[in-house]
Amino acid sequence: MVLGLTNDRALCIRIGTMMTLPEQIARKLTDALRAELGEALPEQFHATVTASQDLQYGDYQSNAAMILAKATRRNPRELAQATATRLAEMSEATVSVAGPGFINFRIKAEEYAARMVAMLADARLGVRLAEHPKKLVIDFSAPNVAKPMHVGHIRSTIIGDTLARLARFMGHTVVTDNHIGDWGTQFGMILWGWKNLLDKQELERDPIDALLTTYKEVNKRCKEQPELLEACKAELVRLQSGDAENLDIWKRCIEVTKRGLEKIYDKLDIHFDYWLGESFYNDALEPLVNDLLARGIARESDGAVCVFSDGTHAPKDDPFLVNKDGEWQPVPAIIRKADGAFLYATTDLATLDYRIRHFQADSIWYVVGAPQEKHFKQIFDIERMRGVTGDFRHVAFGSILGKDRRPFKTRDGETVSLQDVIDEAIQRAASVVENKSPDMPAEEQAAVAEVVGIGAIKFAELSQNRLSDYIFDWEKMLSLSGDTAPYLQNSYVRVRAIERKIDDPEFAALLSGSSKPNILLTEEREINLARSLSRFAEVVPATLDDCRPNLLAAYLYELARAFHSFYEACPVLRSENPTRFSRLALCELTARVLRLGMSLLGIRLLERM
RNA sequence: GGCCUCGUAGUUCAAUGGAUAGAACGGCCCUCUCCUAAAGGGCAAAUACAGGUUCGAUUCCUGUCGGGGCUACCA
Repeated sequence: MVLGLTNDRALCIRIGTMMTLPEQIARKLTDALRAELGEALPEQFHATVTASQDLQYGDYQSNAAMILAKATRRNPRELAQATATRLAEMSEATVSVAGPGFINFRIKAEEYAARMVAMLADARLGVRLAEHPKKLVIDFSAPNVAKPMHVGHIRSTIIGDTLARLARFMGHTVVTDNHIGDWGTQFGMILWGWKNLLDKQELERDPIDALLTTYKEVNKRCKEQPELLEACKAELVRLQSGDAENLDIWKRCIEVTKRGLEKIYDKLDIHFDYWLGESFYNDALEPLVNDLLARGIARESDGAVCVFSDGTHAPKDDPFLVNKDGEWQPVPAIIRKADGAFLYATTDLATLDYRIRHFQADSIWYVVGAPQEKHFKQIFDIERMRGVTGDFRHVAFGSILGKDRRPFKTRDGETVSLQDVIDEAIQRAASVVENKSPDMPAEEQAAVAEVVGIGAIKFAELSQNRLSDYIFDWEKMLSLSGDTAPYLQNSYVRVRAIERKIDDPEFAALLSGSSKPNILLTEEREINLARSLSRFAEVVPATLDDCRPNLLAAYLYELARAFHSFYEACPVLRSENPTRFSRLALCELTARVLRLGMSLLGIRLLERM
């Protein structure tokens, strides 16, 4: 039996479908439970095995005995013990029972060593492709035209990019789409400002800034002069009815904005397959509304066209109902205003249609702030009424708050621009580089500062639970010590420093995969590092399943800690074979996991820093 | 008012219903004739409150208090 499984594993390794440790253990545990309980075990029962939080109990644990105790009328500890006895000859772990009935598994060093060998031969480092590949559209970032991105855009932009990278790596077909706000009511003001206020020289010099200044000025004046607001609305109407001059200005605004945005996206190493903004769907809106009317999904109310509840959900879960003073009142999704104009909801429905039809998407994920939860519930529910199904997700995230726990603004009430955050991050990193690596050529120092600074911003964002609100803090977002990107980048740098010093044909053979390494793990910190490395295969799929980049970020930090700790206690170059070779292999695997893991987070690594 | 969401060390954040609640920053001690000290090894320090379900609750349920969001013609 044990032999059979070993061969099984060898085969799996060869074809790149190695089971993760918890999967492998769970399968054996379930078999043992079936042998122990016979028919008393529910047919579909499958034991779950999780990584232990506290290593004193072992590497992995299962609570299966406690779960089954009641239904099978067994004492949980006794059931755990009997099951553990059946597992006593398990090849990969030693089994023990503790507490109220936990079954604990301590993975043997030889098992970890075998996994290290397999990982070295696997470009995917043990991560299997998704079983059911999706056609996935991810909608993220989505800034507005003529307004620069501010810190508020950080979350959607960085989280969305990471999800796209993860999904591609898992084998899904991914389309990234920047759904820019290029048709909103703000264009009335921008058009009026362009014609009456805009400084054309300033426009040449810094177009985005010129547009923003103009927009703000018009906005201010409108609040004081209601008649100006009417003039702006008139400009908008002329644009929407196809006025050539206004269309021309509108196009130039988009062009200028895009160019400015692309500079920032380039710096962040974030790119989109498409930029299909709101305006792209203009022609689809009227037919869409007519179709919904014809099918009885929408109807007129107070002159507007609305979608109301169809009564499928309980009132409490119905996105089209709200309770006011004990009564359930309708809150329809308005898809055409009384004045005939279309809205956000209309565009989003048209966008969803297009993505399904044109991109053949079966999955569409929107990385948009939590306040829009109700909007997306309504949109997805309207799709349900139309008979359209799919994996539609609102990947929500919390707000960025100021120290007063209110939406973040600077002292003078301005939002902080994303460009300023990036510049500040690079500048801070530059002064650290200068300090720590004074001998490095200035050019390289600048390059390091950029990678470190931008990495710090991304990692600060990605290491938090996306649903939590967080308090914006320059110190924290741009911190370069502790649980931060440079900590991880430094562990990679340390590996590279070691590898540069090696001139060993045997090691070269290992890197090229032409030799079969002999890995021997004895020191606690070696085993600890190997444990972390082997967990990569478990963490990556889980990160994408829950759309929670912080799981991967936390894992990589844990790996870097294990490496730094190993590095301090286990000399590599000064040790003798086979230890030396094993340690080199661990170093190389650490580098590979960091390289792949960080690339999934969109964070670059350095050869030296 | 109703619905959603959050409340964890001094501070900022973690924790598929699991065991002694993890980190980081800040504070206090150690470690560079040794592969990059952007590092390592220690110490002190927290689940808003009250009930309930459970073998076991930061996690699930109920209530209280406090923050934020949403609640028909903005996006």
